[in-house]
Amino acid sequence: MSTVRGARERARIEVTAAIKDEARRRLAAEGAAKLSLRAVARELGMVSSALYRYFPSRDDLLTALIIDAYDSVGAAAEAARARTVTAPPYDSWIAVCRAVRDWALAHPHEYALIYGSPVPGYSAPQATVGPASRVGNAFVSIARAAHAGRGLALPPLPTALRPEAARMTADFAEGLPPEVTAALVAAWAQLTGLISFEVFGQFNRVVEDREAFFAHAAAQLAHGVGLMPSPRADA
Amino acid sequence: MSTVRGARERARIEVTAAIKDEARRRLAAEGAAKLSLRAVARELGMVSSALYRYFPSRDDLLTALIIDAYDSVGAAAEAARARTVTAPPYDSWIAVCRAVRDWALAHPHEYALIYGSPVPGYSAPQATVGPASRVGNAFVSIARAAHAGRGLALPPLPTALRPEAARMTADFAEGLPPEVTAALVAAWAQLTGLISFEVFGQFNRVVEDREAFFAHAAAQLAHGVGLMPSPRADA
DNA sequence: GTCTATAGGCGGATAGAC
DNA sequence: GTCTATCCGCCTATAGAC
Repeated sequence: MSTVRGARERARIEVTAAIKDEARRRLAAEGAAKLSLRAVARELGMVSSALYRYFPSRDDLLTALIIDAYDSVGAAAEAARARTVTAPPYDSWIAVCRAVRDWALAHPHEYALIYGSPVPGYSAPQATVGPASRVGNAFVSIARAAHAGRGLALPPLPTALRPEAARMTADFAEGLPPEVTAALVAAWAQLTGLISFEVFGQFNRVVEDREAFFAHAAAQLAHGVGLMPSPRADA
Repeated sequence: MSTVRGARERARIEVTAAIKDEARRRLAAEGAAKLSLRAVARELGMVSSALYRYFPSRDDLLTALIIDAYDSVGAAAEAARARTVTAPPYDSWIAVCRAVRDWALAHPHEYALIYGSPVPGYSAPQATVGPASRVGNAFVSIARAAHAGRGLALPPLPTALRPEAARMTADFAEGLPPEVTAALVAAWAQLTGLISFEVFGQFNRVVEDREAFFAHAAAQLAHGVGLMPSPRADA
């Protein structure tokens, strides 16, 4: 009997995965706003009502896709960070930036789902906030390492931003200098600006050599958080 | 008879404006992907087939909204630039950044339409590229003024980016040093990253004092393109 | 320019049989 | 868990009368 239940659970997991895979294809074809359980079911050769046994509503399916996307880009960022823990923080920074960009270019529709326009009428539940913070935490990890090493030299904050920077530091970057926390959050937002322009087509007829451009921009972002390249870098 | 035609043309212009206004309300409620001529017609007390006399298809209506949005944010940026042509370039930079942000916060759905995820199945026609470049041109104007004045001191570009930066300069920033052109494009993408995080809700539970944070980030962006604040600035 | 009517689709969600 | 059947809504687009 435990075998039976085991088989049932395995089947459920497989069908759930198949539904999400097909839903990701629908996401690419029609966008998140038009994601429909019916279309997924049709493509899968099922009947729409059967899907309600796996996802109680369209929004629950969307939530699952959003969490998967955050976990996917988060894992890519964490892997890049892990590969470079012993490298100079500057190199680790560049590696994580590239990992996020590479993930976005490989999964443009999932990127749009989490960093593009919000889906009208959908409000993300609490369950997404953990996965959503993984990429940011990778950057915090780099800043901590740099701070523990030769340090991060950044100009003092304007007085107006000091209380807010202190609060942010206490909330998710305990131990970092507040000006580093503020610079980190800004750099993270700016990085997605660069990636969004590339993924969403805003660079069409503007930037052709995206590789060279991104490399330079990521280096500038590193500079903005106080990270300096190793001496033997390209001029 | 010219009076009759004049009256007809006036009526046509008024109805067209009413359709676009209602469409913008639908955009806010349902998003661009679900914008429908029928819903607009219903809300206006018309019948859907009547709208086809004004916009031959749903995509043509969308194109009109996109062009209006680019023109609207472009006009806001140009006005901020015009107000500050005689001010130090650094101050003008901050003013234009704020103008774009203020516009985005006042028109979040139009902002999403032009800088958010692309609408699946829709491809923007050539007619949008002129209006789309107005904001960028305001930034180029500031850089030109600074370059003509005490200059913009930026480190040399990595060799890999030099040909691309030269091409970009020739295409839309003739006369600027190539490293300034590259920095300008990057800053523009990064600015929309900051604004998107705020408008799209990515700063929820992360950044509370958005005003102070944006002021600091815009100043950092100015620094990134080589603009320095006037001596009497806040530390 | 606006109307009715129509063709030929799409969707979410549920009830009840098997 | 999957099926059929069903309710009730939505959409683009066109034809043809007025």
